[in-house]
Amino acid sequence: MLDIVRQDTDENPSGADRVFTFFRDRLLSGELKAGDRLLGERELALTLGVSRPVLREALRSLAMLGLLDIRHGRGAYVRSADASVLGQALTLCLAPEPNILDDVLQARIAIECQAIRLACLRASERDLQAIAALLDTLVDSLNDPETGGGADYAFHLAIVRASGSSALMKIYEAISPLLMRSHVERRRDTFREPAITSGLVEAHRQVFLALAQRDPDEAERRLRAHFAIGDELRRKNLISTYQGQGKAS
Amino acid sequence: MLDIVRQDTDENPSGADRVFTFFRDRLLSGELKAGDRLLGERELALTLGVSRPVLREALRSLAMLGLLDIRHGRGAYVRSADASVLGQALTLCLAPEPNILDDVLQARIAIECQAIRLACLRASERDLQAIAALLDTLVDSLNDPETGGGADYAFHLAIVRASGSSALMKIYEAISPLLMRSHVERRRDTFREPAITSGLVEAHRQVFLALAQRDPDEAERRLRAHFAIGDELRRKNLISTYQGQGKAS
DNA sequence: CTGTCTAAAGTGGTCAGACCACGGACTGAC
DNA sequence: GTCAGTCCGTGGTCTGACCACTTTAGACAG
Repeated sequence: MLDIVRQDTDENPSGADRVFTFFRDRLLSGELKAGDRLLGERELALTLGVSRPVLREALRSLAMLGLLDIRHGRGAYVRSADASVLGQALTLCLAPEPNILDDVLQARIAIECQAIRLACLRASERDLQAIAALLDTLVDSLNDPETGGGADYAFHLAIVRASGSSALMKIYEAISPLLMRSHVERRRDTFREPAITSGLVEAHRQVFLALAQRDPDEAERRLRAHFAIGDELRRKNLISTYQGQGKAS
Repeated sequence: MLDIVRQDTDENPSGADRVFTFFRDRLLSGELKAGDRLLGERELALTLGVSRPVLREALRSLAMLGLLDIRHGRGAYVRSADASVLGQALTLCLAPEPNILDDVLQARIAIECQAIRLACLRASERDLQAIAALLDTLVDSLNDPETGGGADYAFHLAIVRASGSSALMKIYEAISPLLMRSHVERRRDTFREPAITSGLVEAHRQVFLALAQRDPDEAERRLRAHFAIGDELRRKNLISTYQGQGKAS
């Protein structure tokens, strides 16, 4: 006997679902491009055979995904999805997890290590010069945690960019806002400690040299060593935090 | 003279935006949990002080992000965001790029190499036994591309799981549907070539041995060697494809 | 002719009320 | 106890009206 299974809601898509799919497909195929302006809601609803509130449901969903920019009084414009939608999705996925930042750091290490390997093979001379300039900026801003943190991030971002991989770049950009604080805070914690600062600078320099020599294994090794310095700092911070508590009690 | 700047729309959030934020914040904070059922639309709209279509705009947006499951006649239920929303976001981000699959493979390599390093440090004995069993399954299904492809994927997924990193796991799960075809197709291309098949099996075995010996550098090296076999296959396929065309013309 | 101001038109944002479609619970008949 | 029908609560959709913002066109003054 044939089992009568419940119809999945996808078999009878709602009006809003149909409109959403209509636009998403055209966005994915490139038929609709960033900057394109959609017809007005009233005309569009008529054309697509739905009521205006139903159309608005679909358009609002697309807007929340960063695919449309809806402007009051002006119209709805197509946007290209950027890394922020990916970052939002990642935040939503990881929200229930404890120690998100430490875990996201693992993803950052993963992306950067693969990126620097690819960069050793693919980076142009211009890429290398840009990264060298950012290394200089990093050195020049040792006494300014905000600028230094920004230069630190830019140095790493330029390496990922030099990989020539959009996937790696998008994921990195999605992750970075979550981790941006750590760049700046580490600078705040360390910029008055010359031994640590020079160690960090030297680590960055070694990373760049291995990249410039286009040695993937060495570049990854140096990059991992650079991250290990951060691990050491976090451990020392934990120790001093708990010793501080011991004294208080 | 004070320049009169245009008010950003974020300063005057629309009703739907406010409702969306209301729910997203409660989902992120854990105040709303998977399985929770929302009040009915009419009551909810009254409670939040918006009309029903406005509420529906917000709820629909949350549903499209995978955060709600709206059931006709039954109500709206909270879902926890899973990797599919991340995968959708990634697809949207990368849609304009050429050679998406090759590029996403780089992200896969990045994730797996970091994951296996972590797994060397963190995997339980149970993890290792599960991975060993999946290696056996992989070996046993050499003559069946579908099962073999699935076993291949499961082997790799178990390694990522053994890393104990949610971020790596979520990204890997987001990426995998895009790459699932390559697991199965490679099996189709190779399962009748014993030299290649035994090479693949040996590569997987070496990966597992390094992991069981908890040697992060060796495990990563073996894993990269395993991926290099895939590179070689893809290159040979390209050569034979173009040689085939040469004969036709 | 040019610049300014105002009104109208076009656009999105919202509301209220009515009706349709689905799912589940309850009741009555067999 | 089972089955069918009805009712209720829920989501899905539509229509029409009105509000808020932006742009355009026309009138008027210098």
